[in-house]
Amino acid sequence: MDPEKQFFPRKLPSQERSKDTVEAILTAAAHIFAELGYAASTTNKIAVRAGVSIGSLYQYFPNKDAIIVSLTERMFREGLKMTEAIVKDTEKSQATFRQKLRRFIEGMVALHMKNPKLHKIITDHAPNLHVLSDTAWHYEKEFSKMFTAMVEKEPDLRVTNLSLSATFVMLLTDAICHWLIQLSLQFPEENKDPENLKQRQAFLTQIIDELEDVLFRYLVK
Amino acid sequence: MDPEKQFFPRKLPSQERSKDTVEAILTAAAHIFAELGYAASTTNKIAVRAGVSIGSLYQYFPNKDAIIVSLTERMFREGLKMTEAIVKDTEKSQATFRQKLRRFIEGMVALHMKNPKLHKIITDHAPNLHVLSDTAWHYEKEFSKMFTAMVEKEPDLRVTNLSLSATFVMLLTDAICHWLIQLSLQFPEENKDPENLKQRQAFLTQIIDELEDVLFRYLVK
DNA sequence: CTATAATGTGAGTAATTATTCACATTGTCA
DNA sequence: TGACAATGTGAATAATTACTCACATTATAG
Repeated sequence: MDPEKQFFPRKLPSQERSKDTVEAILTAAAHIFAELGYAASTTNKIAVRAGVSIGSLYQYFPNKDAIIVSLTERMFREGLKMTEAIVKDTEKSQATFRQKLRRFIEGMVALHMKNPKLHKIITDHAPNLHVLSDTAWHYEKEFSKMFTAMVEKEPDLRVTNLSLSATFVMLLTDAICHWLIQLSLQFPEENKDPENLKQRQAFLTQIIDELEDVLFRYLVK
Repeated sequence: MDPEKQFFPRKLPSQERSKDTVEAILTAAAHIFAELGYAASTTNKIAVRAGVSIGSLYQYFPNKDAIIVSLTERMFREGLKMTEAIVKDTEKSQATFRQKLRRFIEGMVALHMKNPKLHKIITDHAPNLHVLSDTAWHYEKEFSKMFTAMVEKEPDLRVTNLSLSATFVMLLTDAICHWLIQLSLQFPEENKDPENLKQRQAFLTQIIDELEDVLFRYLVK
């Protein structure tokens, strides 16, 4: 088989019911991956969870990798949409640069926290999936564009290589988000004790404050 | 089997030849993991590469995870040693804070670049290996101590929560290092063209400069 | 209505891999 | 030196998992 093809869907669904099938497979895969991790997830388990026969799964996906590639592309698209929304939103408002930055960070954290387990599995595996490098490259470029648009008119800007700065901001924000995910998985919300929840929120705010400091002082004079 | 035990060596080697065996297994595993990735590496391949029978391997390691756990602990120890050396070294010298910081970053980058592929595999898998959380926690604490020692007497210090700052510095530095690793694997040195090497070095310097900026402005007034 | 294309099924097969265990070799120590 | 412990061996087995294919069902177009 063409080694490049092995990571992509075998055929695209045309009828409604087959679209449902593919959707069910992806949804089930997201759950199974999040529950069991990538290694322990099997195509058979995914098919069972999706309420679909294993044969159907192989009609659309040649293997497990192709499934996580689809999920990853989907995640990239969602991330881009959300970033776009945040940047558009801050553009319209009369927010200060610091406030814009704050909203941006909060949006990123929220995006990462949406489905921490799956997000973690995907970001762990994406770099190993060579076929995704184009997608990732495209995503980074788009992100860089939006970030530049948000930042370039700022009068007190200190950094000059905005493309590099965009990369740094993304990398640093990602790192903190992944650390937060790691913590949230290590210490899951075991109860709904309001005191506990308050503490968690306070901690999260502290971390976001700190990151805001890092980025703000990095970017402006 | 006690589920906690399954990640640790079954027995420790006492005679010289068995120490050699364990050493050969770990060395071979490091190579195999780096060449094939974790998923594609098998205990049999590791045993063959080590020039040791598969039975011997299972005398000391109950499974593949136990091997990567050993390698990870080893990497943690090396990292700690190197950090210690750097901090000790900067303490003696009359370097400015910025110079100390610079040496620290350069040391970290060098540490990560030592065996990029293996390093990447280990840092990808370590978070999934729950048994390592104690080791990681211990490492973080030690790192934090050393960082605090290096930083606390600085008169212009801006940050006050030094423990949190230490975590941030480690996370941010790690993030940039992992990105550099990713790049170095994506664009391997295909030739020894001195022009090419010069460009790579210049790029690396640019990144280190940028990270130095980020951390310096974060830490001091 | 009917021919045919699209989709769905899941038992069965092939391939891979982890792991054991009965036995061989080597070291240690009294 | 001999007895016992430590270590080494690898064919054989067990378990897992990916993936196929012959056939059934459902949709669609003419």
